[in-house]
Amino acid sequence: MSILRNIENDITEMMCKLGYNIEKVNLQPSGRPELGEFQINDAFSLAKENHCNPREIAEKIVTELEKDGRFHNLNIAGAGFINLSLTEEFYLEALKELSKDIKSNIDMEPAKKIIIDYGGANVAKILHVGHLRSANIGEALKRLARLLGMEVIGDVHLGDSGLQAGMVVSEMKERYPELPCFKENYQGEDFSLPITSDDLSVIYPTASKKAKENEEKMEEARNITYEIQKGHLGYSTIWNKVKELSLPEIKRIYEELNTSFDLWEGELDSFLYIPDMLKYLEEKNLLEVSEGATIMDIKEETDKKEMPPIILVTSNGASVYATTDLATIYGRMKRFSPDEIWYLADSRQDLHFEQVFRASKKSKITTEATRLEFVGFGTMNGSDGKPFKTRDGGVMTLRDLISLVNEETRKRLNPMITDEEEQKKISKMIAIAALKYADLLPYRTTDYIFEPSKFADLEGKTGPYLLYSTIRMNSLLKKARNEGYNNYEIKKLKNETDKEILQTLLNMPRILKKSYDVKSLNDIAEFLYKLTSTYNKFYSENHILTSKDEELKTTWLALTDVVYKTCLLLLDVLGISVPEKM
RNA sequence: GCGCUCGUAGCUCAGUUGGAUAGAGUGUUUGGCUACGAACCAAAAGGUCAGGGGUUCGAAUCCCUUCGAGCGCACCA
Repeated sequence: MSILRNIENDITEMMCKLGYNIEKVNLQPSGRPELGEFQINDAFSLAKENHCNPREIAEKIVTELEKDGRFHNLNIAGAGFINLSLTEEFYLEALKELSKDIKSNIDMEPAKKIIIDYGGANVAKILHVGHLRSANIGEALKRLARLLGMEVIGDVHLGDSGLQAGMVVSEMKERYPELPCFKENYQGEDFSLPITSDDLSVIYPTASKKAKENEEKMEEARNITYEIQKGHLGYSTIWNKVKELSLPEIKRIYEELNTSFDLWEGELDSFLYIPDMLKYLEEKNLLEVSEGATIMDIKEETDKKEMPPIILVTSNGASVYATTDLATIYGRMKRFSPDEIWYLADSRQDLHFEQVFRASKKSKITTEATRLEFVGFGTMNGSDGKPFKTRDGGVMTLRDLISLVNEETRKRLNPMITDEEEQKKISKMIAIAALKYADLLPYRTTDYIFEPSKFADLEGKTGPYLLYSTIRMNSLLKKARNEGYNNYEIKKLKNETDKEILQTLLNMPRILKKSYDVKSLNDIAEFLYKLTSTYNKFYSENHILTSKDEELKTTWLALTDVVYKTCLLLLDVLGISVPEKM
């Protein structure tokens, strides 16, 4: 249990003994540091409940707290704000504990099995900036959940079915009608695709545009989609080849983003379960035919808004988005029986997921206890406030964005790094840090303005700042080791910025819990900045290695070590890796 | 029409289970490298929290309303 949680539990218990009904007291960093390091505001809510004066309650609490040797500077301000500070002895003990194991500063959550569905790469397209948030947030949530004790399965859930397939195959047929797979009597003989993965970024948009402008083309795309789903040999063969062509590039980009998946499955994998699922729904009498399509009504009596039915089979017999998503849940329940499934997608898909979840619960594909959660995130907008597009109407690819930032980080590299391979590797790592941190810093649901230059910022509250600071800490620790310092005796504090660092560290478990609860990484990103910037202030105020006071020196080295390890731990949660030098 | 999200410093964003004097980064102005890595540190200036009303000890946060922005509403994903 974390140090902070431990204190909170003690105070809560004490308050219960006083006769107050409180689940858990909230010991939070003070908003008025001149009055105390921490504050408790619970006297207000207790006063409301007990119909009495908050100050009276605060006084009773403070009288009890004064008996506890860990606290000092206890005072009541205003109508009932309790302020308190922790003693130096306490901070030294805390530092000792953190020194032993950095993970003692984490409060575990009740263990669960969670599937996180993120990434969502579309195999017909190259990864673009629209995929950045799903990858970054999903990966970080996966790591955070694991840190807090969850068993997590990450699934990329590729977009490898649906109309896009029909569109692309239709376009391929128009461009290369001589390919064997398009012949009437195709028997499955092998052939090679006459295109490269780069061509895919042209073929899909072209096909999509044609289909939108031409009803015949659209109809053809629908029919081909249906044929692929039914297993048409020629169409399936070429579609699989397109998929194979695009996958290596998709995997390469995810790898660069430190994003890894336990399952590389896609919509097509759910087809295995569609017949069973439809039969299951049929048996439950949940299906009906409307305008030629097979649908399921998911309205509820309490609905105040219109709720369209979910379409499971289109009028021409094909499966759609909702079909594969529901069948995927069906399959996941059978294979993994997870406690929770989280879906990371653009908030515009809110209604779709509500429909799928309703269908899943109504049909009891999932149990009462299974929690399905749509973890929506804001869209990336251009400076005009509308979803981001490049000047030619397309979207910037992730590859281009990464190399754009990479150019900037490369210019700033330490001239001591001369090996070209090393330069390449390190500048790429810094670029990824810049990109990921900038992306995780806004609250999850915030629509943010996509400005390529914003990701290329290397100063201030940025990924490179965190890397630089962390590397500098490590560099200091190495120097200390060279001087023979290996174990750091924890003896005393200067009680200035060094204490402030410890106060910040104590707050970490609260930050992790909140991030996990709201499924946003912005608090962790902010916390990392707060921790490193406080450390940097301390670093510039004190010259650690030449300190004449040996007791301060070794305590400070221990503190540096703890901050360094905490930075590594949290950067890793965000999916950011740290080079040795930069 | 119905619904969702939102409007905070010049710019980009935090802060929204109601708490004390609304915060950060950037930009602007200024100071700090012959000591551990200056991608750093320090300081100043910068606000009608879109407007109005309400709830209460207390509102950026909750409720109502006006204005403004983005998005979604069965056979795309």
